[in-house]
Amino acid sequence: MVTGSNRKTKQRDALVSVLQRAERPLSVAELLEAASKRIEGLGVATVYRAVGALLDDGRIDAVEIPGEPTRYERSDKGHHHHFQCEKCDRVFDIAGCLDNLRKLVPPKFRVKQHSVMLYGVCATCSR
Amino acid sequence: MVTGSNRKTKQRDALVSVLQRAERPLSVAELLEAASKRIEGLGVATVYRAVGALLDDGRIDAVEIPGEPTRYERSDKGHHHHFQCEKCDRVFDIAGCLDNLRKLVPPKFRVKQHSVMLYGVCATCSR
DNA sequence: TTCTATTTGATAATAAAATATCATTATCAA
DNA sequence: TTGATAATGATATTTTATTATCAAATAGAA
Repeated sequence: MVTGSNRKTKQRDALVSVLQRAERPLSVAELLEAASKRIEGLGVATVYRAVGALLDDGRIDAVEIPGEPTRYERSDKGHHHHFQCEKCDRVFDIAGCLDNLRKLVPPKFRVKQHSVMLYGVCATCSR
Repeated sequence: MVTGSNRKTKQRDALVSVLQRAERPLSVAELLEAASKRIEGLGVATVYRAVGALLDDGRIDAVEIPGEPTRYERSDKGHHHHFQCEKCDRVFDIAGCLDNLRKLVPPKFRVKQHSVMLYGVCATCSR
């Protein structure tokens, strides 16, 4: 597979920058909104393309939640999980993990990965 | 909201029975296949309708996994989580739970519910 | 048994995220 | 600066689960 030449563009720069600075996983809509503040007229297709390329490169990971648009986050954050606020719909990182998950599984079952999602109300929406 | 009279039909009986006996959450496709063995010519629409009614009545719960069709299971099984096999795609119940999940969350965040998904290879597909 | 409203099954329609298309614009090597 | 071609933006299309539609079949009260 021959990867395209990957030219440097202001829209890609902006999107990478937004993802780098983000303190939580962002959806395409959030990404579009944030990057649009710097790039006027930025289109959704461009966001999807940039996200696709970054996923391929392994620079970002997808955070998938049932019934929700996929969020994306830097892949260098290390193992962690997520919390979604039922008020503002934002997804937050949760540091740490319970490693004893494997103990829950019946014998002969091989666990390769897992995901933990917490739902509730975030600090901002609690006040 | 006035609930329709709810007549007794063989297709509903069959679907309820399949869900009662099921040892794991079933998708609409799995439900259709299983119940079709008893009801010839059973249609998907009927399965969706029965599932919708049972959800409304609180007799079954939805098990949602990103990128997967929803599965359904009896609601009387008590708190537990799920495991999906990457080979056969089937979803299994996992008894028990790690209650210390709340500890992971930053202060001011209120956790109302959570879900744990394990992914790997099931006992059958491991051999 | 009859009659009518409910249920069924086939299929069309919807919804929502993601992908494809294509004319226009912009990058960057020469 | 030029020119080939990759990237962009607007929009059409696809995908896949679910819901709506409607004629035909069925349940069940009278």
